[in-house]
Amino acid sequence: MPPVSIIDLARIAQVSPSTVSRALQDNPRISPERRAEIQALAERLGYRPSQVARSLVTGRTHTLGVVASDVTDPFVAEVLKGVEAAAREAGYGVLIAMSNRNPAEEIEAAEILLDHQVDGLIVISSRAPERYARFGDEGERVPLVLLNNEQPGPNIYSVRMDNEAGAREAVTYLHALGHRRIGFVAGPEGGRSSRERLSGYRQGIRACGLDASDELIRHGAGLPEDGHAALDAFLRLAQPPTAVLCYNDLTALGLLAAAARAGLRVPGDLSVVGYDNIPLSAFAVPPLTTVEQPKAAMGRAAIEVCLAALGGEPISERILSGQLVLRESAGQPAR
Amino acid sequence: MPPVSIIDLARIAQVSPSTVSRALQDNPRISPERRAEIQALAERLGYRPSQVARSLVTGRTHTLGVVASDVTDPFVAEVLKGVEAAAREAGYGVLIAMSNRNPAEEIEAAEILLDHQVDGLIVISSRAPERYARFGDEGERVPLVLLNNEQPGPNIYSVRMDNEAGAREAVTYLHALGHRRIGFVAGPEGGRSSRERLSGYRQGIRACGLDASDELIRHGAGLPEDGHAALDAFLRLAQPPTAVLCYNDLTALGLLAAAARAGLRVPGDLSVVGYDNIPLSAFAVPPLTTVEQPKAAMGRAAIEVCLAALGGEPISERILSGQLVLRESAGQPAR
DNA sequence: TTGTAGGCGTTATCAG
DNA sequence: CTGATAACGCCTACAA
Repeated sequence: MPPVSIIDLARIAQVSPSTVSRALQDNPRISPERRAEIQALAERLGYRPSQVARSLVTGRTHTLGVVASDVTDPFVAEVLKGVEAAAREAGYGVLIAMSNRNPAEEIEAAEILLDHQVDGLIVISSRAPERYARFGDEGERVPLVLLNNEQPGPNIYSVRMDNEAGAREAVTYLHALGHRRIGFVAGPEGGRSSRERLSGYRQGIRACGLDASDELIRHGAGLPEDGHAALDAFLRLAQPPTAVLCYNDLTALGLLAAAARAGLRVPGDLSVVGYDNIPLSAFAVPPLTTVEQPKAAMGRAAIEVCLAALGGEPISERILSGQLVLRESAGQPAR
Repeated sequence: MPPVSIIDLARIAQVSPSTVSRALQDNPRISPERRAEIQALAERLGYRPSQVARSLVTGRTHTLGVVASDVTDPFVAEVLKGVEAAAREAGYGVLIAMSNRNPAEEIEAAEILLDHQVDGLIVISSRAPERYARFGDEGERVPLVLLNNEQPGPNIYSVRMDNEAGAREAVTYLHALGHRRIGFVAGPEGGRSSRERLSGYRQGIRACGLDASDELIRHGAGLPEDGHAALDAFLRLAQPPTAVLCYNDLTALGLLAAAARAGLRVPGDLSVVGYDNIPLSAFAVPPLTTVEQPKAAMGRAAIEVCLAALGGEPISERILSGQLVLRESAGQPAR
């Protein structure tokens, strides 16, 4: 049998469909008894409003879209978790699409979500922010919030981290520990956070008056294998770094594994610092010193900003900051 | 300005809305020229069909719901990735909701998704399969596919793994390596896969004629901290195990960290085997020997099963199997 | 081949 | 406070 509709209820309760509609949405223009009566009836018959029909008339689906590079990345997963929790609390569903770290797919994903009529779009770590320029001023009517990126434009918002400060702090910390040659393994070229962390690293190096030669900088894609490869490269240097800051924990974990394989003791022979503080970092061998990012909070913030825009009271921008969490992968250099 | 609708196109093209509708969906009952003309017009004006309106009449949203315990779990993330990819290829969107490993929230999540009118529901590692019994025979009309679990009922399908075989094989392998006391760290009590793996472990122990005392079995929730705690407990035993099989890689990674902290060499002093083969396991110290699960394939299979049901040609059930991947965390016992 | 009309389930406007 | 009535955007018999 088909689902029970508002019309069925109306017929049974001997009232008009509009009365039922009002009763169901606690509209004040209805008598308390009727309302109670109808709500009870609806409950009894297991009435479930058709979101689709509702959306058609209200123009809102109560669904938010999230495009993420890859849920398989622990950082992304944590952010998504925050997004989902906050969205649910606000009565929104979350439609998700992955870009597989690929700009073209990212746009495709966004379009798909838009086609599903999401009320707002959240893009985690976009690789192609410029592509969204047409939002607002031209085509799209939904608010867009860029997480870990930004792009000027009406109806485009962002929540970001102070990546430069984080990387700078990490370098300063290593310097204080006594390190003089500090390497950096950068992340994906297209990513803004990678750029910013690299920049923060450079600032730190300069501020501490350390060796800023480019041979201490390697590039990767933010995956464990990149950390692995980077260590190999570093070890081929005439004078390898005594400490390495990584774009993210995944890279750092890979580097840690490579160090173990190479027989290096961490932190004795090499100090390693990550970025993100993903859950597994606390259980690395040795536990990873890293720059915490309030991942779930970022996700929640994205929802807040999005809903604020939807509610007509846009929040210009939100910037959160992380902080170094000290564990055991970084220490004084052996000599 | 409001989005362009089928009616706008009709007005501009000087034809009726139905003609436009037909042209857009390649209906044969229309002249080729008209079709081309209208399609070009639609393209030019950037027409995007309203999924909502379409859904209202067709009764399908082209959206599938996924309830997952926690995207933050690497296993779940990998499965979700497969689900998303397959869904997208089939033209479906994916709405996600998390249960936070909590049966009550799981049901709530499922209801939310259903309220959003998903065409099908996929539940990853359900903790409350019985609760879905009412599906099909009573209330819900959407197909439900249980991943890593099962529940009899019309319109309920499942894709599963042969967990018993996997655990058995792992035990057999450890036995062949020379281990005689093999421990097991079980997963969440409510989970079916945990039950099955425990059962497989017991079968293996029995088949190899090994010590089957309960002190070799610990319980956890499938998180790193559980592995950590389990090792502590094992070490307090008069005769600790020389090898430990874990419910999943997360647990194994935690156990590995605890072993390192305790000064145990792996695999010399202790062999460790995980389950799932999450990406980071290859970069553990030492690299983790584990039972692979075809995670993305499981996700894809879930979509296949779901779409098949939707298409009226239900696939009864799909069972995949994993296989041991040998790395360095398991080896011969020192003595 | 094309057009007309009805309906999908709700909400909203406007009278009573 | 309540009831018609008209959208919302699209699909689909049924007519022409």
